[in-house]
Amino acid sequence: MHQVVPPDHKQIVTADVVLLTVVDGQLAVGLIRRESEPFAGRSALIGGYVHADKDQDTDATATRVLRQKTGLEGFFIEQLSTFSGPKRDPRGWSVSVAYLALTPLDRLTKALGDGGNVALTPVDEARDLPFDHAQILAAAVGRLRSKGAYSTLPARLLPETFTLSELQATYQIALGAARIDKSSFRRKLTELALIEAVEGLRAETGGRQAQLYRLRQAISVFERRL
Amino acid sequence: MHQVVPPDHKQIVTADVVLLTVVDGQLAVGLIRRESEPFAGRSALIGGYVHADKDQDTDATATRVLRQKTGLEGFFIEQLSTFSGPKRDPRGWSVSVAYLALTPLDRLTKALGDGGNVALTPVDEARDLPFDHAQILAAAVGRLRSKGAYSTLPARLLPETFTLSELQATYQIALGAARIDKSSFRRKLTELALIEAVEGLRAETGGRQAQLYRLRQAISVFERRL
DNA sequence: GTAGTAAAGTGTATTTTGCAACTAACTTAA
DNA sequence: TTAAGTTAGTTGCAAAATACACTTTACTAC
Repeated sequence: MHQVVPPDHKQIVTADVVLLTVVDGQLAVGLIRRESEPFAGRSALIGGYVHADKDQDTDATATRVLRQKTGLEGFFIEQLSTFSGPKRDPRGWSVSVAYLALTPLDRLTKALGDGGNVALTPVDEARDLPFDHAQILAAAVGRLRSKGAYSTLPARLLPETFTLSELQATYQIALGAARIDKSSFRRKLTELALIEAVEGLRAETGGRQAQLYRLRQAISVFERRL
Repeated sequence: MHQVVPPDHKQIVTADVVLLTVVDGQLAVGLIRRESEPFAGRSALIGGYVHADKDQDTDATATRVLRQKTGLEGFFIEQLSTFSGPKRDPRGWSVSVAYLALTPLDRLTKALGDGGNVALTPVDEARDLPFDHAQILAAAVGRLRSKGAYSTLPARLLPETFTLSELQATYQIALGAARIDKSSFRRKLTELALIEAVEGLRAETGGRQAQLYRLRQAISVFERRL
Protein backbone atom coordinates (compact mmCIF):
# COMPACT_ATOMS: atom_id res chain seq x y z
CA MET A 1 0.00 0.00 0.00
CA HIS A 2 0.90 3.63 -0.05
CA GLN A 3 3.20 5.11 2.49
CA VAL A 4 1.74 7.47 4.99
CA VAL A 5 3.07 10.96 4.41
CA PRO A 6 4.71 12.26 7.59
CA PRO A 7 3.46 15.68 8.70
CA ASP A 8 6.88 17.30 8.30
CA HIS A 9 6.63 16.57 4.61
CA LYS A 10 3.58 18.76 4.35
CA GLN A 11 3.71 22.49 3.81
CA ILE A 12 1.43 25.49 3.93
CA VAL A 13 0.20 26.10 0.38
CA THR A 14 -1.50 29.29 -0.74
CA ALA A 15 -2.45 30.86 -4.05
CA ASP A 16 -1.72 34.56 -4.45
CA VAL A 17 -3.26 36.57 -7.25
CA VAL A 18 -1.74 39.68 -8.79
CA LEU A 19 -4.82 41.38 -10.18
CA LEU A 20 -3.83 44.05 -12.69
CA THR A 21 -5.96 46.64 -14.41
CA VAL A 22 -5.50 50.07 -15.96
CA VAL A 23 -6.46 53.13 -13.92
CA ASP A 24 -5.91 56.58 -15.43
CA GLY A 25 -3.52 55.27 -18.03
CA GLN A 26 -1.43 53.43 -15.47
CA LEU A 27 -1.08 49.79 -14.48
CA ALA A 28 -2.64 49.26 -11.07
CA VAL A 29 -2.71 46.27 -8.77
CA GLY A 30 -5.61 45.18 -6.60
CA LEU A 31 -4.49 45.03 -2.98
CA ILE A 32 -6.62 43.83 -0.12
CA ARG A 33 -6.49 44.77 3.53
CA ARG A 34 -5.57 41.68 5.52
CA GLU A 35 -8.14 40.75 8.19
CA SER A 36 -6.08 38.20 10.09
CA GLU A 37 -2.55 37.59 11.27
CA PRO A 38 0.13 37.61 10.12
CA PHE A 39 0.31 41.19 8.89
CA ALA A 40 -3.31 41.99 9.85
CA GLY A 41 -4.30 45.45 8.65
CA ARG A 42 -1.62 45.60 5.97
CA SER A 43 -2.33 45.73 2.24
CA ALA A 44 -1.38 42.55 0.41
CA LEU A 45 -2.00 40.56 -2.72
CA ILE A 46 -5.28 38.69 -2.92
CA GLY A 47 -4.56 35.22 -1.64
CA GLY A 48 -5.76 32.30 0.37
CA TYR A 49 -5.15 28.74 1.44
CA VAL A 50 -5.72 25.80 -0.80
CA HIS A 51 -8.90 24.09 0.29
CA ALA A 52 -8.14 20.46 -0.39
CA ASP A 53 -11.78 19.49 -0.05
CA LYS A 54 -13.13 21.80 -2.74
CA ASP A 55 -10.25 22.94 -4.98
CA GLN A 56 -9.43 20.78 -7.99
CA ASP A 57 -6.00 22.40 -8.21
CA THR A 58 -4.29 25.68 -7.33
CA ASP A 59 -5.83 27.29 -10.42
CA ALA A 60 -9.19 26.64 -8.82
CA THR A 61 -7.91 28.08 -5.55
CA ALA A 62 -6.78 31.26 -7.27
CA THR A 63 -10.04 31.63 -9.16
CA ARG A 64 -12.12 30.97 -6.06
CA VAL A 65 -10.15 33.38 -3.89
CA LEU A 66 -10.32 36.13 -6.47
CA ARG A 67 -14.07 35.62 -6.90
CA GLN A 68 -14.75 35.54 -3.18
CA LYS A 69 -12.70 38.58 -2.31
CA THR A 70 -13.64 40.85 -5.22
CA GLY A 71 -16.89 39.49 -6.60
CA LEU A 72 -15.27 39.51 -10.03
CA GLU A 73 -16.34 36.93 -12.62
CA GLY A 74 -14.98 35.91 -16.01
CA PHE A 75 -11.51 37.40 -15.60
CA PHE A 76 -8.38 36.27 -17.38
CA ILE A 77 -5.98 34.36 -15.14
CA GLU A 78 -2.79 32.41 -15.71
CA GLN A 79 -0.22 30.82 -13.50
CA LEU A 80 2.86 32.94 -12.98
CA SER A 81 5.43 31.25 -10.85
CA THR A 82 5.78 29.61 -7.45
CA PHE A 83 7.47 31.21 -4.48
CA SER A 84 8.59 29.25 -1.46
CA GLY A 85 10.85 29.11 1.54
CA PRO A 86 11.09 29.09 5.33
CA LYS A 87 11.14 32.86 5.81
CA ARG A 88 8.55 34.31 3.46
CA ASP A 89 5.70 33.56 5.87
CA PRO A 90 6.23 33.79 9.65
CA ARG A 91 4.01 30.74 10.12
CA GLY A 92 6.79 28.58 8.70
CA TRP A 93 7.97 26.95 5.49
CA SER A 94 5.40 27.85 2.86
CA VAL A 95 4.60 27.67 -0.80
CA SER A 96 2.73 30.33 -2.75
CA VAL A 97 1.61 29.57 -6.26
CA ALA A 98 1.32 33.02 -7.82
CA TYR A 99 -1.16 33.99 -10.52
CA LEU A 100 -1.54 36.87 -12.90
CA ALA A 101 -5.11 38.07 -13.42
CA LEU A 102 -6.17 40.81 -15.82
CA THR A 103 -9.47 42.64 -15.99
CA PRO A 104 -10.94 45.78 -17.50
CA LEU A 105 -11.41 48.48 -14.89
CA ASP A 106 -15.15 48.98 -15.39
CA ARG A 107 -15.89 45.34 -14.68
CA LEU A 108 -13.79 45.44 -11.56
CA THR A 109 -15.33 48.60 -10.14
CA LYS A 110 -18.78 47.18 -10.82
CA ALA A 111 -17.87 43.96 -9.00
CA LEU A 112 -16.33 45.77 -6.05
CA GLY A 113 -19.39 47.94 -5.56
CA ASP A 114 -19.06 50.89 -3.22
CA GLY A 115 -17.30 49.72 -0.09
CA GLY A 116 -14.84 46.97 -0.69
CA ASN A 117 -11.57 46.51 1.05
CA VAL A 118 -9.80 46.16 -2.27
CA ALA A 119 -7.70 49.17 -3.25
CA LEU A 120 -6.32 49.78 -6.71
CA THR A 121 -2.77 51.05 -6.37
CA PRO A 122 -0.49 52.06 -9.25
CA VAL A 123 2.10 49.32 -9.48
CA ASP A 124 5.05 51.61 -8.86
CA GLU A 125 3.42 53.05 -5.75
CA ALA A 126 2.73 49.68 -4.15
CA ARG A 127 5.35 49.64 -1.43
CA ASP A 128 5.77 47.89 1.89
CA LEU A 129 3.96 44.77 0.85
CA PRO A 130 4.04 41.92 3.38
CA PHE A 131 5.52 38.45 2.77
CA ASP A 132 7.44 38.43 -0.54
CA HIS A 133 4.54 40.11 -2.29
CA ALA A 134 6.74 42.86 -3.72
CA GLN A 135 8.74 40.21 -5.52
CA ILE A 136 5.59 38.48 -6.77
CA LEU A 137 4.19 41.78 -8.02
CA ALA A 138 7.44 42.50 -9.85
CA ALA A 139 7.29 39.07 -11.48
CA ALA A 140 3.72 39.71 -12.63
CA VAL A 141 4.52 43.07 -14.17
CA GLY A 142 7.60 41.53 -15.78
CA ARG A 143 5.49 38.77 -17.28
CA LEU A 144 2.96 41.22 -18.69
CA ARG A 145 5.73 43.34 -20.20
CA SER A 146 7.66 40.50 -21.78
CA LYS A 147 4.82 38.23 -22.87
CA GLY A 148 2.72 41.20 -23.90
CA ALA A 149 5.17 41.92 -26.69
CA TYR A 150 4.30 38.71 -28.51
CA SER A 151 0.79 37.84 -27.36
CA THR A 152 -2.67 39.24 -26.89
CA LEU A 153 -2.19 39.41 -23.13
CA PRO A 154 -2.66 43.21 -22.91
CA ALA A 155 -6.04 42.90 -24.64
CA ARG A 156 -7.30 41.22 -21.47
CA LEU A 157 -7.14 44.60 -19.79
CA LEU A 158 -9.96 45.75 -22.07
CA PRO A 159 -13.65 44.83 -22.32
CA GLU A 160 -14.60 42.15 -24.81
CA THR A 161 -14.98 44.66 -27.60
CA PHE A 162 -12.63 47.55 -28.12
CA THR A 163 -11.32 49.90 -30.76
CA LEU A 164 -7.87 49.62 -32.26
CA SER A 165 -6.87 52.91 -30.69
CA GLU A 166 -7.86 51.65 -27.27
CA LEU A 167 -5.97 48.46 -27.90
CA GLN A 168 -2.86 50.28 -28.96
CA ALA A 169 -2.98 52.56 -25.94
CA THR A 170 -3.38 49.53 -23.70
CA TYR A 171 -0.40 47.79 -25.26
CA GLN A 172 1.66 50.89 -24.66
CA ILE A 173 0.67 50.97 -21.00
CA ALA A 174 1.12 47.24 -20.51
CA LEU A 175 4.50 47.13 -22.22
CA GLY A 176 5.69 50.39 -20.74
CA ALA A 177 6.70 51.12 -24.32
CA ALA A 178 7.40 54.57 -25.59
CA ARG A 179 5.10 54.46 -28.58
CA ILE A 180 4.01 51.82 -31.04
CA ASP A 181 3.62 52.65 -34.72
CA LYS A 182 -0.04 52.76 -35.67
CA SER A 183 0.15 51.18 -39.11
CA SER A 184 2.57 48.45 -38.03
CA PHE A 185 0.38 47.64 -35.08
CA ARG A 186 -2.77 47.37 -37.16
CA ARG A 187 -1.05 45.39 -39.90
CA LYS A 188 0.28 42.85 -37.45
CA LEU A 189 -2.95 42.34 -35.55
CA THR A 190 -5.06 41.89 -38.66
CA GLU A 191 -2.53 39.90 -40.72
CA LEU A 192 -2.04 37.40 -37.91
CA ALA A 193 -5.81 37.38 -37.47
CA LEU A 194 -5.55 37.90 -33.73
CA ILE A 195 -8.61 40.12 -33.75
CA GLU A 196 -11.80 40.32 -35.75
CA ALA A 197 -14.16 43.19 -36.43
CA VAL A 198 -17.58 43.03 -34.83
CA GLU A 199 -20.72 44.95 -35.70
CA GLY A 200 -20.76 48.41 -34.33
CA LEU A 201 -18.81 51.59 -34.04
CA ARG A 202 -17.93 53.79 -31.16
CA ALA A 203 -17.52 57.53 -30.85
CA GLU A 204 -15.47 58.42 -27.82
CA THR A 205 -15.14 62.18 -28.12
CA GLY A 206 -15.14 64.23 -31.29
CA GLY A 207 -13.79 62.65 -34.45
CA ARG A 208 -14.57 59.73 -36.62
CA GLN A 209 -16.25 56.71 -35.05
CA ALA A 210 -14.05 53.70 -34.56
CA GLN A 211 -14.67 50.13 -35.66
CA LEU A 212 -15.09 47.68 -32.79
CA TYR A 213 -13.03 44.51 -32.60
CA ARG A 214 -12.75 41.49 -30.36
CA LEU A 215 -10.06 38.88 -29.78
CA ARG A 216 -10.18 35.76 -31.87
CA GLN A 217 -9.94 32.99 -29.34
CA ALA A 218 -7.81 30.48 -31.28
CA ILE A 219 -4.52 32.35 -31.44
CA SER A 220 -2.99 34.28 -28.59
CA VAL A 221 0.76 34.16 -29.21
CA PHE A 222 2.59 35.52 -32.23
CA GLU A 223 4.89 33.35 -34.24
CA ARG A 224 8.53 34.11 -33.95
CA ARG A 225 11.22 33.09 -36.33
CA LEU A 226 14.77 32.82 -35.12
CA MET B 1 0.49 36.16 17.73
CA HIS B 2 0.30 34.12 14.57
CA GLN B 3 -2.47 31.66 14.02
CA VAL B 4 -1.58 28.01 14.14
CA VAL B 5 -1.98 26.48 10.70
CA PRO B 6 -4.40 23.55 10.90
CA PRO B 7 -3.05 20.32 9.38
CA ASP B 8 -5.75 20.22 6.72
CA HIS B 9 -4.29 23.41 5.33
CA LYS B 10 -0.99 21.67 4.66
CA GLN B 11 -0.23 19.72 1.52
CA ILE B 12 2.35 17.32 0.18
CA VAL B 13 4.90 19.36 -1.78
CA THR B 14 7.43 17.87 -4.15
CA ALA B 15 9.80 19.17 -6.79
CA ASP B 16 9.95 17.25 -10.07
CA VAL B 17 12.74 17.81 -12.54
CA VAL B 18 12.47 17.27 -16.27
CA LEU B 19 16.10 16.67 -17.18
CA LEU B 20 16.60 17.04 -20.92
CA THR B 21 19.65 16.31 -23.03
CA VAL B 22 20.40 15.39 -26.63
CA VAL B 23 21.07 11.73 -27.47
CA ASP B 24 21.74 10.79 -31.11
CA GLY B 25 20.28 14.02 -32.41
CA GLN B 26 17.09 13.65 -30.40
CA LEU B 27 15.79 15.26 -27.25
CA ALA B 28 15.85 12.76 -24.41
CA VAL B 29 14.53 12.91 -20.87
CA GLY B 30 16.19 11.42 -17.80
CA LEU B 31 13.79 9.02 -16.12
CA ILE B 32 14.43 7.25 -12.84
CA ARG B 33 13.14 3.93 -11.63
CA ARG B 34 11.03 4.55 -8.55
CA GLU B 35 12.21 2.68 -5.45
CA SER B 36 9.19 3.24 -3.26
CA GLU B 37 5.41 3.39 -3.45
CA PRO B 38 3.41 4.71 -5.08
CA PHE B 39 4.33 3.39 -8.52
CA ALA B 40 7.41 1.50 -7.25
CA GLY B 41 9.36 0.03 -10.14
CA ARG B 42 7.97 2.46 -12.71
CA SER B 43 10.01 5.03 -14.59
CA ALA B 44 9.24 8.60 -13.56
CA LEU B 45 10.63 12.09 -13.53
CA ILE B 46 13.35 12.85 -11.02
CA GLY B 47 11.60 14.21 -7.96
CA GLY B 48 11.42 14.34 -4.23
CA TYR B 49 9.85 15.92 -1.20
CA VAL B 50 10.67 19.36 -0.01
CA HIS B 51 12.86 19.07 3.07
CA ALA B 52 11.78 22.02 5.13
CA ASP B 53 14.79 21.73 7.39
CA LYS B 54 17.43 22.02 4.67
CA ASP B 55 15.84 23.51 1.53
CA GLN B 56 15.81 27.30 1.21
CA ASP B 57 13.05 27.04 -1.41
CA THR B 58 11.76 24.60 -4.01
CA ASP B 59 14.59 25.62 -6.34
CA ALA B 60 16.96 24.22 -3.74
CA THR B 61 14.83 21.09 -3.50
CA ALA B 62 15.00 20.55 -7.25
CA THR B 63 18.74 21.15 -7.37
CA ARG B 64 19.37 18.86 -4.41
CA VAL B 65 17.19 16.07 -5.76
CA LEU B 66 18.79 16.22 -9.18
CA ARG B 67 22.29 16.19 -7.66
CA GLN B 68 21.50 13.34 -5.30
CA LYS B 69 19.86 11.12 -7.87
CA THR B 70 22.20 11.69 -10.83
CA GLY B 71 25.46 12.97 -9.36
CA LEU B 72 25.25 15.83 -11.83
CA GLU B 73 26.73 19.23 -10.91
CA GLY B 74 26.55 22.66 -12.51
CA PHE B 75 23.51 22.06 -14.67
CA PHE B 76 21.10 24.66 -15.95
CA ILE B 77 17.75 24.64 -14.18
CA GLU B 78 14.71 26.88 -14.19
CA GLN B 79 11.23 26.71 -12.75
CA LEU B 80 8.64 25.54 -15.20
CA SER B 81 5.18 25.46 -13.68
CA THR B 82 3.32 24.02 -10.73
CA PHE B 83 0.98 21.08 -10.96
CA SER B 84 -1.49 20.23 -8.26
CA GLY B 85 -4.69 18.48 -7.37
CA PRO B 86 -6.32 15.71 -5.36
CA LYS B 87 -5.86 12.95 -7.94
CA ARG B 88 -2.38 13.34 -9.36
CA ASP B 89 -0.80 11.49 -6.43
CA PRO B 90 -2.64 8.61 -4.74
CA ARG B 91 -1.36 9.80 -1.36
CA GLY B 92 -3.73 12.73 -1.55
CA TRP B 93 -3.94 16.38 -2.51
CA SER B 94 -0.46 17.32 -3.66
CA VAL B 95 1.60 20.04 -5.25
CA SER B 96 4.50 19.48 -7.60
CA VAL B 97 6.70 22.40 -8.54
CA ALA B 98 8.14 21.31 -11.88
CA TYR B 99 11.58 22.28 -13.15
CA LEU B 100 13.32 22.16 -16.49
CA ALA B 101 16.98 21.15 -16.35
CA LEU B 102 19.32 21.02 -19.34
CA THR B 103 22.72 19.40 -19.58
CA PRO B 104 25.18 18.27 -22.25
CA LEU B 105 25.12 14.50 -22.67
CA ASP B 106 28.80 13.91 -21.94
CA ARG B 107 28.56 15.52 -18.54
CA LEU B 108 25.50 13.51 -17.69
CA THR B 109 26.96 10.14 -18.72
CA LYS B 110 30.10 10.96 -16.74
CA ALA B 111 28.01 11.79 -13.67
CA LEU B 112 25.83 8.71 -13.98
CA GLY B 113 28.81 6.40 -14.22
CA ASP B 114 28.17 2.81 -15.28
CA GLY B 115 25.18 1.51 -13.35
CA GLY B 116 22.69 4.16 -12.51
CA ASN B 117 18.98 3.77 -12.42
CA VAL B 118 18.54 6.82 -14.62
CA ALA B 119 17.53 6.00 -18.19
CA LEU B 120 17.66 8.46 -21.07
CA THR B 121 14.54 8.06 -23.13
CA PRO B 122 13.70 10.00 -26.32
CA VAL B 123 10.94 12.38 -25.34
CA ASP B 124 8.43 10.99 -27.81
CA GLU B 125 9.01 7.44 -26.59
CA ALA B 126 8.44 8.26 -22.93
CA ARG B 127 5.03 6.74 -22.38
CA ASP B 128 3.13 5.40 -19.41
CA LEU B 129 4.61 7.84 -16.95
CA PRO B 130 3.09 7.76 -13.46
CA PHE B 131 1.36 10.69 -11.75
CA ASP B 132 0.83 13.54 -14.25
CA HIS B 133 4.42 13.28 -15.38
CA ALA B 134 3.45 12.99 -19.04
CA GLN B 135 1.81 16.38 -18.77
CA ILE B 136 4.83 17.84 -16.98
CA LEU B 137 7.16 16.45 -19.63
CA ALA B 138 5.01 17.95 -22.38
CA ALA B 139 5.13 21.32 -20.63
CA ALA B 140 8.92 21.13 -20.41
CA VAL B 141 9.36 20.30 -24.08
CA GLY B 142 6.89 23.05 -24.94
CA ARG B 143 8.86 25.55 -22.89
CA LEU B 144 12.13 24.59 -24.57
CA ARG B 145 10.55 24.88 -28.01
CA SER B 146 8.87 28.22 -27.45
CA LYS B 147 11.44 29.97 -25.28
CA GLY B 148 14.27 28.46 -27.30
CA ALA B 149 13.19 30.56 -30.27
CA TYR B 150 14.09 33.78 -28.48
CA SER B 151 16.70 32.83 -25.93
CA THR B 152 19.93 30.97 -25.46
CA LEU B 153 18.15 28.11 -23.73
CA PRO B 154 19.15 25.46 -26.29
CA ALA B 155 22.82 26.33 -25.77
CA ARG B 156 22.51 24.79 -22.31
CA LEU B 157 22.34 21.42 -24.01
CA LEU B 158 25.97 21.89 -25.10
CA PRO B 159 29.27 21.97 -23.19
CA GLU B 160 30.60 25.36 -22.17
CA THR B 161 32.43 25.84 -25.46
CA PHE B 162 30.98 24.85 -28.78
CA THR B 163 31.15 25.62 -32.47
CA LEU B 164 28.49 27.56 -34.32
CA SER B 165 27.60 24.48 -36.34
CA GLU B 166 27.04 22.49 -33.18
CA LEU B 167 24.97 25.32 -31.77
CA GLN B 168 22.83 25.54 -34.87
CA ALA B 169 22.25 21.79 -34.91
CA THR B 170 21.25 21.93 -31.25
CA TYR B 171 18.79 24.76 -31.87
CA GLN B 172 17.23 22.72 -34.64
CA ILE B 173 16.82 19.73 -32.35
CA ALA B 174 15.54 21.80 -29.42
CA LEU B 175 13.08 23.77 -31.52
CA GLY B 176 12.04 20.82 -33.62
CA ALA B 177 12.55 23.26 -36.48
CA ALA B 178 12.95 22.22 -40.06
CA ARG B 179 16.14 24.13 -40.76
CA ILE B 180 17.58 27.44 -39.66
CA ASP B 181 19.45 29.64 -42.14
CA LYS B 182 23.16 29.64 -41.39
CA SER B 183 23.94 33.27 -42.10
CA SER B 184 20.85 34.58 -40.31
CA PHE B 185 21.63 32.43 -37.31
CA ARG B 186 25.22 33.60 -37.07
CA ARG B 187 24.34 37.23 -37.65
CA LYS B 188 21.75 37.22 -34.91
CA LEU B 189 23.92 35.49 -32.34
CA THR B 190 26.92 37.72 -32.93
CA GLU B 191 25.03 41.01 -33.43
CA LEU B 192 23.11 40.54 -30.20
CA ALA B 193 26.39 39.52 -28.58
CA LEU B 194 24.83 36.43 -27.06
CA ILE B 195 28.03 34.50 -27.61
CA GLU B 196 31.71 35.32 -27.70
CA ALA B 197 34.61 33.61 -29.39
CA VAL B 198 37.13 31.89 -27.15
CA GLU B 199 40.67 30.80 -27.94
CA GLY B 200 40.84 27.58 -29.84
CA LEU B 201 39.49 25.75 -32.80
CA ARG B 202 38.04 22.34 -33.26
CA ALA B 203 38.28 19.86 -36.10
CA GLU B 204 35.48 17.38 -35.92
CA THR B 205 36.00 15.38 -39.10
CA GLY B 206 37.62 16.60 -42.32
CA GLY B 207 37.18 20.19 -43.34
CA ARG B 208 38.05 23.57 -41.96
CA GLN B 209 38.42 23.87 -38.21
CA ALA B 210 35.66 25.72 -36.44
CA GLN B 211 35.99 28.63 -34.07
CA LEU B 212 34.92 27.87 -30.51
CA TYR B 213 32.41 30.07 -28.73
CA ARG B 214 30.82 30.31 -25.34
CA LEU B 215 27.69 32.00 -24.01
CA ARG B 216 28.03 35.52 -22.75
CA GLN B 217 26.41 35.40 -19.35
CA ALA B 218 24.72 38.82 -19.28
CA ILE B 219 22.09 38.37 -21.97
CA SER B 220 19.98 35.30 -22.47
CA VAL B 221 16.77 36.53 -24.10
CA PHE B 222 16.44 38.29 -27.45
CA GLU B 223 14.68 41.59 -27.74
CA ARG B 224 11.38 41.54 -29.52
CA ARG B 225 9.64 44.45 -31.08
CA LEU B 226 5.92 44.39 -31.55
C1' DG C 1 49.07 18.61 -56.38
C1' DT C 2 43.87 17.27 -56.47
C1' DA C 3 39.59 15.94 -54.52
C1' DG C 4 36.68 16.06 -50.65
C1' DT C 5 34.62 18.37 -46.70
C1' DA C 6 33.05 21.59 -43.48
C1' DA C 7 33.44 26.59 -41.84
C1' DA C 8 32.84 31.12 -42.77
C1' DG C 9 31.76 35.05 -45.62
C1' DT C 10 29.40 37.72 -49.51
C1' DG C 11 25.86 39.54 -52.64
C1' DT C 12 21.35 40.18 -53.57
C1' DA C 13 16.32 39.41 -53.76
C1' DT C 14 12.50 39.47 -50.71
C1' DT C 15 9.98 40.51 -46.72
C1' DT C 16 9.04 43.22 -42.79
C1' DT C 17 8.98 47.41 -40.41
C1' DG C 18 8.99 52.51 -39.50
C1' DC C 19 7.70 56.95 -40.81
C1' DA C 20 5.02 60.51 -42.55
C1' DA C 21 1.59 62.22 -45.15
C1' DC C 22 -3.07 61.78 -46.61
C1' DT C 23 -8.08 60.83 -46.72
C1' DA C 24 -12.43 59.86 -44.11
C1' DA C 25 -15.92 60.66 -40.71
C1' DC C 26 -17.61 63.01 -37.21
C1' DT C 27 -18.40 67.31 -33.71
C1' DT C 28 -18.55 72.03 -32.49
C1' DA C 29 -19.37 76.63 -33.00
C1' DA C 30 -19.01 81.02 -35.49
C1' DT D 1 -23.57 76.19 -43.69
C1' DT D 2 -19.08 76.46 -43.57
C1' DA D 3 -14.64 76.28 -41.32
C1' DA D 4 -11.83 74.39 -37.74
C1' DG D 5 -10.76 70.70 -34.71
C1' DT D 6 -10.37 65.79 -33.66
C1' DT D 7 -9.84 60.98 -34.09
C1' DA D 8 -9.93 56.79 -37.41
C1' DG D 9 -8.08 54.53 -40.94
C1' DT D 10 -5.10 54.07 -45.38
C1' DT D 11 -1.23 54.51 -48.45
C1' DG D 12 3.39 55.02 -50.39
C1' DC D 13 7.96 54.68 -49.75
C1' DA D 14 12.48 54.40 -47.38
C1' DA D 15 15.08 51.67 -44.32
C1' DA D 16 16.04 47.61 -42.00
C1' DA D 17 15.94 42.72 -41.36
C1' DT D 18 15.81 38.21 -43.32
C1' DA D 19 16.24 34.23 -46.59
C1' DC D 20 18.69 32.09 -50.17
C1' DA D 21 22.29 30.92 -53.22
C1' DC D 22 26.90 31.09 -54.04
C1' DT D 23 32.01 31.86 -53.12
C1' DT D 24 36.08 31.65 -50.48
C1' DT D 25 38.90 29.73 -46.77
C1' DA D 26 41.12 26.07 -44.25
C1' DC D 27 41.78 21.75 -43.38
C1' DT D 28 42.34 16.18 -44.43
C1' DA D 29 43.31 12.27 -47.24
C1' DC D 30 45.09 10.28 -51.17
